[in-house]
Amino acid sequence: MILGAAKRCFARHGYNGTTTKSVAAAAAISEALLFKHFPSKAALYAEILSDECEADPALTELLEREPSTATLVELIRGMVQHFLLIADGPDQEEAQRLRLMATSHLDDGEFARLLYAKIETLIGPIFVASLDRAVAAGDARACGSEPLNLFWFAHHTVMTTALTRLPSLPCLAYGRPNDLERQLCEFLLRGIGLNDAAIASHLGHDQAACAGKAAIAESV
Amino acid sequence: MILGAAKRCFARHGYNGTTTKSVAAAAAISEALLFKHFPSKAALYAEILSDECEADPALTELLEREPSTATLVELIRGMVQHFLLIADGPDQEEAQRLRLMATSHLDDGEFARLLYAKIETLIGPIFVASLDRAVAAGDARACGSEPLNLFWFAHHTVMTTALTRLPSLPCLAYGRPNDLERQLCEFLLRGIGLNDAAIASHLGHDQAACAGKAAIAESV
DNA sequence: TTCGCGCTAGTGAGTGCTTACTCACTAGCA
DNA sequence: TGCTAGTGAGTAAGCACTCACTAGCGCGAA
Repeated sequence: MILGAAKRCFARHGYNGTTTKSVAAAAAISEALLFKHFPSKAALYAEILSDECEADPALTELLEREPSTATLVELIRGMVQHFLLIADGPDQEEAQRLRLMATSHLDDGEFARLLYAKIETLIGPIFVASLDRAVAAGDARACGSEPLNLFWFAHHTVMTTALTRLPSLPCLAYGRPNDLERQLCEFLLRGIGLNDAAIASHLGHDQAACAGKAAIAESV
Repeated sequence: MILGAAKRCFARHGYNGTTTKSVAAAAAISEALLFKHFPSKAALYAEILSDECEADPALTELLEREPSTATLVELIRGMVQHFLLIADGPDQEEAQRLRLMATSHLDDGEFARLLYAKIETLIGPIFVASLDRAVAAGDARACGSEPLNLFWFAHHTVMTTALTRLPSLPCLAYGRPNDLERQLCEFLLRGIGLNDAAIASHLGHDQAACAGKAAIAESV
């Protein structure tokens, strides 16, 4: 409860922009009680960050569904859908997680290092394996790039694109036709090295699922 | 002088993390004098942001060298080199500009909107034109994506990759072989839709220039 | 049932420090 | 003399954090 309120505050205003008074007010308790639960503002922030790092649903969701056999397309589309759904979805609290991650990167280099190491450890091998499999199947060409770099390029693109979609940061329209998800997927998959044919066949034949998810996001 | 010092402070600590006292100290003047020059801290910040938005060297540099005839490869490699050189280069003040842009995006949505609109207006048409030319020349296939979206995907990737290269935010090694620049360029160009052959011919034949620039950055 | 007891959850009213910002004042120059 | 550049010493508000204190609950003893 307190953690949730604090998370919202920190996400919206950053560490220095958040006051303990405002956190207490958001959690509907007194400031004194806040300091009974957490020894300091910094400790509260640290707990939120480690919590955030621990329970990133993007990670867990991706890892839960048959991680080691996921295809490259599934993996990338999973990432894209997840982040865009968060940003565009109606759950503001969830959406603020993106901002929290972004602000904390800039507030606290140590946290960023931790989070990135975790992401790389958990998803990196899966990505590399799926890329290997795609190359072996002739779906992708082995370009001379470090596979992990390709992963990070993709991650950066998805993350930042999602960030600019937040209602609190509405700086891009991305053109009118709202198939941003497909365009982003294709951009990433092409960049990674997947063949046009493979992209079309894998991404095309379940376009319906894509559209369905988007519709859900819009209708809620 | 004052603006430079203030810019450095805001970049490093964000708006709320920066005190007028620290700005005054960095500019080697008294706090009182600071308030003779600028009516308030917020006004100082606003002036810095508009200044920053006005004089973005990434923009001006790109626009200065024969803008309307730049090829897609030149444009993308210009962006990549520019941002990576800033981030990896020895000029910390310059490097902090990246952080300033990133923090201000999160501090102030209005600034972000302004900056993004400006970037889109200035570089967007050039990008679209060069993409059109590449398609016409058979170097790129017209994929069903909004050209401006492709531009923004590329911009996001470059920007965030450069951010994670800052010494103050050293969370990624990007593998050992330090040809990140080439890998990033290829990723983006493939993503945008350029053919492998075109990439190889355009990017390959002046690899020397690339290596030269990187060497300069390292040697300084 | 009633009492006292310890314990947790909770608070209002502070404390000392920092913040953005002001003001009365001086130095030096045309 | 007037004017600009500059300052030390404030001020009121806001900050993280503390402290003395209360309310209420479970529980064993009388």
